[in-house]
Amino acid sequence: MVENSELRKAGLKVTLPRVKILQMLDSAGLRHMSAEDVYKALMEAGEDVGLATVYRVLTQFEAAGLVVRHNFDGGHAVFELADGGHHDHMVCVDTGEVIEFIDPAIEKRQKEIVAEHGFELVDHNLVLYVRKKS
Amino acid sequence: MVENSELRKAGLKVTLPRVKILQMLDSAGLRHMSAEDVYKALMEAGEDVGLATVYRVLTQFEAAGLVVRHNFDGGHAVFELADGGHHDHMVCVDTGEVIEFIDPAIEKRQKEIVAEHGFELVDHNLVLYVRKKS
DNA sequence: ATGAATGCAAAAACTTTGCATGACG
DNA sequence: CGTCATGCAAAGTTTTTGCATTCAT
Repeated sequence: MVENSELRKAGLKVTLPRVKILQMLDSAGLRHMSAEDVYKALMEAGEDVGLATVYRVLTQFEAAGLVVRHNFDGGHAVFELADGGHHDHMVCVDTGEVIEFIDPAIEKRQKEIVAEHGFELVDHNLVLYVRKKS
Repeated sequence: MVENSELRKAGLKVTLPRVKILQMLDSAGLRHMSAEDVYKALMEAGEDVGLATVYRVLTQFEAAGLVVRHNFDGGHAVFELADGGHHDHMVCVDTGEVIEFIDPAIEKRQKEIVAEHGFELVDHNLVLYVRKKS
């Protein structure tokens, strides 16, 4: 269950749209939802929230670190709850299925590579596009 | 120098717009150009090519394997010449600078991870967001 | 009460498409 | 010459913004 205190902590007023959107992200079956997905889910649930608000709120949630925005291939962004831990993604090009994973070896190498170039790692984005072995 | 034979090989007629766009990608300072970038560069060079054509041609080039399309964070796609070898990217969040790199250890781990999940790797996308060490 | 949040509709940013004209082979 | 490519403008998508109204504190 998502807590309203998370909103307060983020300096966001606890409004109905924000609470509903947060719950939707938490309870909907899909781990990764586009703004449109969230909007449609809210409509079906009888909640009257504007699409513009969904975009605004998701952007605020991202800024607050409550959700993470992903730009997988294919035009539209998807969001997922920032359940604490970081992870990367594997996307099946045939089914669209998304699998989350984390690999310590890769994480470690990334930091090393960046350091070798005189930088520090701020963030990273790794998506593996895969297909079921035939 | 980019060869027209590459176009023929790809089954594309050798037309002025296609040649110019290919040259632009090859000779422009930027390694990664958006459709808009290519269009503006062509305008400045006095070439009269429509933006729609730039999009169409870049899409054809991608299908032909002549260029690679990247969906970095931030709305618009960028293209780069497929100079043979694959590589990943490091983007400086302060300056926008893009550094290309390839790490065998990471490449290897990716294949292993995917295999462990019963998939085969079709493609992947790794972007490290970095900052100059302060 | 008062400043922030919302909803709507309009606009913006990026990309694709329809169609008549023009160019390649 | 026939067909494919182009240019323009119009339409599509996804996301953002202006503004009057409503809501949280």
